[in-house]
Amino acid sequence: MADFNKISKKWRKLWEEKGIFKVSEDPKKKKFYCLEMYPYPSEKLHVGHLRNYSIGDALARFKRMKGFNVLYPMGYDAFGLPAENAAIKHKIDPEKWTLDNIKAISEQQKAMGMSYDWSRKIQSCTPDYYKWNQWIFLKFLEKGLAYRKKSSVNWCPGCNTVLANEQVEQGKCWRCKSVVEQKDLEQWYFKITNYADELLNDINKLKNWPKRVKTMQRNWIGRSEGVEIDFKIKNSDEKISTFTTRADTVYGITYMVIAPEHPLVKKLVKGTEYEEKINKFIEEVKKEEISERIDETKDKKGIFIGKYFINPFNKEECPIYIADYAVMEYGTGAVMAVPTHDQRDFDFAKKYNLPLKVVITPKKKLLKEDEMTEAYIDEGILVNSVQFNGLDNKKAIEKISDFIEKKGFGKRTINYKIRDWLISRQRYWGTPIPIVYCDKCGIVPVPENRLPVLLPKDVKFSGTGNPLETSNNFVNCKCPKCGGKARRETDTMDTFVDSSWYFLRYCSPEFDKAPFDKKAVEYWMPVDQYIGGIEHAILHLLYARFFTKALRDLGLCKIDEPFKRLMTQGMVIKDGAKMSKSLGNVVDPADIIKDYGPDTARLFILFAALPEKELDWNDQGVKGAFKFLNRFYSLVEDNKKNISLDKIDLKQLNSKDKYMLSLMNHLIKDVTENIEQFKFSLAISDIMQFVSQVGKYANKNINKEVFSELVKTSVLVMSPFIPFVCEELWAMVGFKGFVSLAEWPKYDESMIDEKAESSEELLDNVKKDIAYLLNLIKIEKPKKLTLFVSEKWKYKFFKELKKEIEKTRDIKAIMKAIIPKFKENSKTVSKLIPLIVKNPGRIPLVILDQNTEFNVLQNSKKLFEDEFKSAVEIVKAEDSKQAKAKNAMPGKPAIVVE
RNA sequence: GCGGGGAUGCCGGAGUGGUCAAACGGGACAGGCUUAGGACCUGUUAGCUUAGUGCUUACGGGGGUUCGAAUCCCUUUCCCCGCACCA
Repeated sequence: MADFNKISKKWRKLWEEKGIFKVSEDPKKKKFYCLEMYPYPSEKLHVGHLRNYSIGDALARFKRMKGFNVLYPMGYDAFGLPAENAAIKHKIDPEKWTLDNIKAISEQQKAMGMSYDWSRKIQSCTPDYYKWNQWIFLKFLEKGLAYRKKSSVNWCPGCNTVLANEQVEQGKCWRCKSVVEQKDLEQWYFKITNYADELLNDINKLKNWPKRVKTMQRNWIGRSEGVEIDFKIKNSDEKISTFTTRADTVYGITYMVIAPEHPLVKKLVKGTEYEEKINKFIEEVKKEEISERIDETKDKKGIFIGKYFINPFNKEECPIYIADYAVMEYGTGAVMAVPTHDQRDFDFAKKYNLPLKVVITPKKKLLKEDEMTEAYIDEGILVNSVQFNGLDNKKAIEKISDFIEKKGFGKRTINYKIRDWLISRQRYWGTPIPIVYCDKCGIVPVPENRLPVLLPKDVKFSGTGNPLETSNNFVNCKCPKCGGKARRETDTMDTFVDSSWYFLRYCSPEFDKAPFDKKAVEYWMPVDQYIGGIEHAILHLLYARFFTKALRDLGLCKIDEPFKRLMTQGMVIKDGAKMSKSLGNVVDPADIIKDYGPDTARLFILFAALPEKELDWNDQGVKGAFKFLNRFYSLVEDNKKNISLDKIDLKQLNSKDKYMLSLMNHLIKDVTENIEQFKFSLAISDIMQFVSQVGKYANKNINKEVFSELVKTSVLVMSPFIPFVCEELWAMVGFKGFVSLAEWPKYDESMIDEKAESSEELLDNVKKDIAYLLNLIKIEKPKKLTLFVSEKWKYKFFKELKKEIEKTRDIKAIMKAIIPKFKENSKTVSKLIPLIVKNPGRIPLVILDQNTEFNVLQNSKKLFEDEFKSAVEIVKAEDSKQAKAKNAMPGKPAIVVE
C-alpha cells in the first residue's frame, strides 16, 4: 500500500521550493479571487475549518487549472479575547500565544495541501496591519463616520467590555453567552446608519448570495416607512413624537405608551404626585429587563404617568402611560396606541381598562368594540375618521400622511432597526483607538504621521479592568495639539474592524503608503468567491459591506460590494449533534491525517455532503474515501507498463476504446459543470464511476494510448480534490511539471456517443445473461450460441410514431394518439415517446433498423465468440411465433445454447 | 409571532415533469481469494416474479394539475435555523 503521508510531504516540499502558488497582477490573464474567511488562531484547527479550506482549495485549484490568475490568500484574525484570557489564566504574553498558534495552524494548513499564496499572509495583530485600522479610523473621523457619544450600551460582564448590537444574541453575548447588561457609557461609534439605505438596496445586486443571508441582512437593517407625528402634552410646553407605519389608524388612538427610559418621563413627572411611583416602576423594569423583558409571552406591564396628550386630529385628550413594551431603541421610543388595530395595544388596553375605538372595519360586517376579542389587523375601510371615512385603509395611509405633512402635525420618515456600530472595547488585545484626551483641547486625534499607536508591553493582566490602563507610559502622553499633559484613549477597537477590510489588504500586503494599493485592488477586487460560516451573516458580512462603501466614498477604491459570490458552508455534525467537547464527539483532523493522509480527509469532506449542507461525520465514510484512494492509486501503479504517451490513432480504435473515450469526454463535461456549481460530491461521484470503468477496461486487451488518456484525465479532474496523490500519479505516468499547474482537460462533444454507451451496456447485459444461462445449465464449452432478437410490437410502435411525428411535435398530442393503441406496453411507450421526440437524431435510426439491438449484437458477434469460445449466431425473430418457438420474448434477446 | 430551509431506500445523501426502484458511498447478505481473520474482488440489497428492457407498491400525510409526478400547485403534520414586544 502506498504511504500517502510520505507522498504528501514530498509534494508539499516541492511546491514550497518552487513557490508555484505565488501570484501577481497580470493584466493579460483573467483574475479569480477565491477567499475563505480568515480564521481566529485558536489553539487547534477543527473539522469545520478543514471543510472551509477544502472547499476553497478545490475551487482555487480548479480555476487555476482553467487558466485564471488565482488570488488565494490566507491570514489570521489575530486580535481578540481568547489570547487575553490565556494571558490572564496562564500568564502568557498574548502576542506570543497568538503567534505560536498561527505557526501551528499554518503548519496544518500546509500539511493539508492548501494552495495559498503564503507570501501574502497577514496577521491583524501586527503594527503593519493595525496601523491602517487607526488610519482608517482617522479618515472616518474626518468624514464624520466615526464619532463619540454617551448612550445606553450593551455590557457583557463575562468579557468585561461593551458589545455592538450585532454581537448580542437573544440578550446574550455572542462569544461567551453571558447575559448582557445595559450601561450608560461614552463610546466610539461608526456611522453605519448613513449607509442603511444603500446597504439594503444593494442586497439586490448580490445575485449569487444565499437567500437566507440576504433575508437576514434585510431584517437586520429593518427599514420601515411611516410617519412621525408630534403630540402636544396638555398643560406643558413639551411634545412627544411617535413613529407609526399605520397612519390610517390615527383616529383610533386612545392612549400613548412611552419607554421607561424615555428622557421626557422624568421631566413630566417631576414634582407631581406620580414621581415616586413612576421612579419605582422604572427601577423594577430595569431590574427584570434582561431576562423577562425579552420574554414576549409575559404580560405587558405599564403605569399611568398623570399626563395627557392632545390628538391633533380630533383634539381628544388621552392618557400617557409608560410601559415595558415600548423600547427606546426603536423609532422615537414612544407609541401611539390604537388598541383596536394592534394586538399589543389591545392586550394592554384590556388589562388597564382603556377605551377602544374602531376606525377600520371589514367591508362585510361592521366591527364593534364590545364584540372584539382581538385586534383587527387586516385590511378594511375607514370609519369614525371624519373626512377619510369610506377610504380603503391602504389608500388612507397615503392620504392621511399627506394631511399630516400639510397641517404640520408631523412628517414622513423612514425608520431603521440597525443602530450605529459601537466599536470601543475595554480590552487590551486589539487596535488602540488613536485618540488623546487633553484638558485644554478636548478630543484630539493622533496625527497620521505618528501612527501606529503601538500596544504597550508593560501591562498587567489581573482579570479585572482594562489592562491598558495599567501602562503609565501608554496612558500618560502629550497632547499632539498643544503639547500639554494628556491622557490616551485606552479603549481598543472591536476586532470586527480588522476583518472589515482584510480582503483588500491581501491585494497588496506589503504596501506602506495606505491600507492598500489602489491599483492592485482595482485588479483583484471584488472577491469572486467568498466561503465561510453562516454565523457571520449579519456581523462580519454587513460590516465588510459597510467598510467597502465607506472606503469607496473616501476615494480609496471603486467597488460598491466586496463579495460577488458567497457560499456559506454547512456545519459539521457527528452522531446527530454539533461537535462539542461536552458531548465527546469531537474529531481531531490531525488524527485523520495521521491515519489516512490529508487527501483522504479532503476527499471524505468534499464527498460526504454538498458544501452548503450539514456534514455528518462518520468514520466509515472516511474509510470509504480511503479505500477509493487506494483503488485509484493502484489502478495507475499496477498498469504503469500499459502507459504510452503517443498520440491516439483514431483508426485503430475498437468499439470498447471508443466507448471509453466517450465516457471520458462525458466525464469531463459533467465534472466541469458540477464543480462550477459547487456540487463537489457529485463531481467526485462521477469520477468514482469513471475510475471503476477504467479499472474494468484495464483488465482487457487495451489500447495503451487510450488507457493513458483515460488515466491522465482521471488524474487531472481528481487533482483539485486530492492534490498530493494526483501529483504523485502525474509524475508516475511520466508527465513533466506539476499537475497543480496543468491545464484542465477540455471535452470534445463529438466524442460523446451516447449510442455507443448504451450499446455497451446492452452488450454487458447480454453477456451477463449468457454467463448466467451457461452456469444454470452447467455447460462450460457450448458449441454454438444462438441469440434471438425480437421486437415485433416495438416495430409497429415506431411505425405509428413516425406517422404521428410527421403531423406534430407536440408530445401531449402524440401521447394521446398512441398510448391507447399500446395499452399493454403503455409504460414503456410513455417512456419512449418523449425520448424519441426530443432526440430527433435517433428516429431514423431506430425506425429504419427495426431495432438497434439486433445490429449492435450483430456487430459484436466476434466479441461474443472470443468471450465464450463458441460459434455465435444472431437471429432476428421476424414475428412472435418464431420467437416463441425458440423461447424468445418480445423486446429481449433470447439465447439458445447447443 | 415573522422570516428562511427541510422531510427520499437499512444509513449518509443525489435527483426538481418522462432514459427513476432512484447516482455515489457506507452498512447488511451471498460468492471468490485466503489456513483463518483483515484487506481486496464480484454479485444481491421495496415486494412478486424471472433466462426479464416484466408486474405491483413506493420519495412525511391528504388532495389536485397531467397521457405521465419524488419532481409542479393546494392543504396538513413534523423537524431545523435566524430575528424577536419594531409601533
